[in-house]
Amino acid sequence: MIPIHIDSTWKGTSDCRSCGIRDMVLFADLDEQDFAEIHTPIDDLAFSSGSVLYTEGQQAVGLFTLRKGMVKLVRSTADGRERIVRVLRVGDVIGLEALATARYDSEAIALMDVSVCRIPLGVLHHLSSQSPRLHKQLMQKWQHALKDADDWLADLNFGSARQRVAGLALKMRDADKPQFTSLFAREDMGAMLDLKLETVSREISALVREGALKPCDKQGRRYEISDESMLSEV
Amino acid sequence: MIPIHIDSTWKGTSDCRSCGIRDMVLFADLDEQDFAEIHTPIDDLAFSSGSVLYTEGQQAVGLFTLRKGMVKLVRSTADGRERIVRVLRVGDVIGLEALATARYDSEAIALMDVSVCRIPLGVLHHLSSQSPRLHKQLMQKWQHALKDADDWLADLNFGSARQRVAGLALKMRDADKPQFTSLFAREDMGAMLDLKLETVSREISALVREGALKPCDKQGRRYEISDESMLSEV
DNA sequence: CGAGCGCTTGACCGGCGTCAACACCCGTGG
DNA sequence: CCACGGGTGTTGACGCCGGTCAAGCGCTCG
Repeated sequence: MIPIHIDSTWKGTSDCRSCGIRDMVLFADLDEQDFAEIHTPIDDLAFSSGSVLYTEGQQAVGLFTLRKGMVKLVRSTADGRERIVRVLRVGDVIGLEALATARYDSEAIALMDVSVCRIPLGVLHHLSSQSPRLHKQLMQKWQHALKDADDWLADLNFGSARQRVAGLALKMRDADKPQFTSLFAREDMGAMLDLKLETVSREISALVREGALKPCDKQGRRYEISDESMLSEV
Repeated sequence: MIPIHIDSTWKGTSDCRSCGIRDMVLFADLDEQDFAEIHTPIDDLAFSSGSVLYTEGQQAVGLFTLRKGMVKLVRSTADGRERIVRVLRVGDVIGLEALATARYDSEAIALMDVSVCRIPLGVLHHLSSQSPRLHKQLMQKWQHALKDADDWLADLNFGSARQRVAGLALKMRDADKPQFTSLFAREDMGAMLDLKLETVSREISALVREGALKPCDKQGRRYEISDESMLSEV
């Protein structure tokens, strides 16, 4: 197993008004009056690949907005194996459930070097009662999280190994460069798709051999989608 | 395939103040002042087994609270098969996502005769800005729905056929009589667990043969759990 | 340059899917 | 009241996909 690092680095406090991805995030619609209601600083944090943002059941101080990188949400199953329920990408909120229970329902681990901003629970509780704009954004984020969860179940955990791997490759396409896609360590992919790592490896090799994917690096992380239709029909 | 009935019966309007399951539902914490803000009647509806509450993508007029019975949430997958993402039970909210988008993200079908009350979107939009008590309940419901979705993925769609069937039997235990559990048509169970109906049937038969379950009816719907530990370890 | 980790590939086997026959329940109609 | 038929659950035989075990390779980093 990979050793657990909990090394986060404080990178300063955020000025949300000038956030580069503000149109994607919780504070998208806030106005000056709303910002004036934020009395606690919002920290900008960095986590290195493999480090744990929080663990299952841990007391929560805030939730996170993912600014760079990807994060996996992990549940430990009854028989001790680890199951990845979904992976979050830039703009997603990490740990929404803390708003309701002040605890996290799963474990969040950085899949690469990530940067996040951490919004204290108090800020959100205060603002969501004051600002209908934030209130609406919160609904959107809840709805998106729930739909995402159902998508992972319906799209990626159904059908043959080939279908699952192809589905994951399609889901993980870059937002800006849709001909490229990011995959993960084979063991992680197995935990996402309920397959063994050898099976994942075999299916990827087959997709490359048949011309659906083309590897961009030597670690098996980045691929170019050379035949999209081959992936989507399977 | 089962023919689609859309026969709902109007059973009157609800007086939420005297609701029998009020402590489980959205309106749990409301006070007189809150109730006074409800200007649209809340309808009490009945759906017969197999009928559709709403379809995927349909324009929403409201969301539902399940008062009696069970409802399955169905997604149609890319290749046209139907996938059941979870089943909702008494006290659960059906169609929460409509609050954010005014559309439903999946199809909801009654697994037996059910009764629900339908709360218009307008009532909730109005109340959630007025009442911090409802606001808090809404958060709880969102969090519960998300956790439920993750649970279905992590607990029931992982591991051997035996583990999945045993897990479903445990999850579907009666709230009041925990030694009894409700199962479903074998094809539905297959769509929940990503198994073929023959495999489901075989595993249930095996669990009965080995003494973990005891059938209570002749249709294979109700079982008594005679050895809980046998189900939970597997 | 060597050690170690992760990815790939092969051989084999078992669990689950497939196809098919049969049993049982129940509603329908004679 | 019983005969019939369709729908659903069960069971069996068989084959294939994916799991298991194991060896080998290549990248990366010390």
